[in-house]
Amino acid sequence: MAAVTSIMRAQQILLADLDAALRPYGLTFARYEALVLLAFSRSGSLPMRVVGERLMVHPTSVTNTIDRLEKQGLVRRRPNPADGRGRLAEITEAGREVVERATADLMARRFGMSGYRADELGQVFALLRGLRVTAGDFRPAPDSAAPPGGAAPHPS
Amino acid sequence: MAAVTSIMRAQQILLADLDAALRPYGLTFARYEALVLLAFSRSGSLPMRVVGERLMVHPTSVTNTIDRLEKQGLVRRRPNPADGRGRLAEITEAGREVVERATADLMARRFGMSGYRADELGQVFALLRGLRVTAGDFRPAPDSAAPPGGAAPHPS
DNA sequence: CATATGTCAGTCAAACTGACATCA
DNA sequence: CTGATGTCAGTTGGACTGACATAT
Repeated sequence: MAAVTSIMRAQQILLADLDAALRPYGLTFARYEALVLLAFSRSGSLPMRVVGERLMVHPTSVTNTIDRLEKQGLVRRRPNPADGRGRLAEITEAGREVVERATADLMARRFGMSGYRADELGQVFALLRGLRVTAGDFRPAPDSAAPPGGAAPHPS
Repeated sequence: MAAVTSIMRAQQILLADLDAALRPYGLTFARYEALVLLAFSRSGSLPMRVVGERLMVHPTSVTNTIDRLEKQGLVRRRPNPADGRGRLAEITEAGREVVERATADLMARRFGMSGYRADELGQVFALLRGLRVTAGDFRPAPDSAAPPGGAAPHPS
């Protein structure tokens, strides 16, 4: 139970710290994560569904998050040319500027973990990895470029 | 950043698991924690202020949590005989029964950490302790039995 | 046809701010 | 008097359910 309390409390401490740091940019950590995801994608845009998968959040939460970012002018929605049902969330130039400045700020304060050495950060990740694996976190996304029975290299 | 993501995600996974386990008892993890705190107190009751301190939550959140527990009949409020401003939150017999059953259930599923050995749980606690210390988590509560300038042993 | 995608309406539990009555 | 305690009203951001239009 102490370990569980530690995780709960650590998250609470970190989230408060990060949200406070992001407030000047008009962002919460949840919105910041979405923005980073889009900024690092090849085209600067991803289908809503993919955003939800990567961030491990409910489809309606994606709609809500992208709604807010869109009202702030940091993201825009476009139809998905590859799927008439879907839409793409695309980061705007303003979005790129904000996420760049916010990231510099967060990195300067080491994402709230300034008391930790690199090896300790590695230990945190390694220790919690088991929990995340059980929850399905590191499963590769179903690859639309590798259809069933397709030519995936060395499928084991 | 990976360590931060791990903590955020681990908390999300654990909370979903614990809340699901507690749903049959009509409890959330936040309310369960408050109930456990009262159940383990000497008199089965604590001032609202103390509940907030121990659970590290805002006074209005304590009011809200105790409100819900009171409506469920698991807690009742009494005036604090030692302080006319304050009120005590006291666990009821129904509250003790529920918390006992819920705890047995949670222990059976090892509070969502069933994939972990005892030493790993200790490592999680030890690793996250630094973050919590910085946030002030392990400061002893101001002791009303040791007034300022009093006979505290070896005050530094 | 069944299934997938995204949105909408609405609910829910929690965290918060500001104001306030009450009492130490 | 100041300061502590707890509540209230209201806001916010996020997670959710169920229903739905639309398209694969």
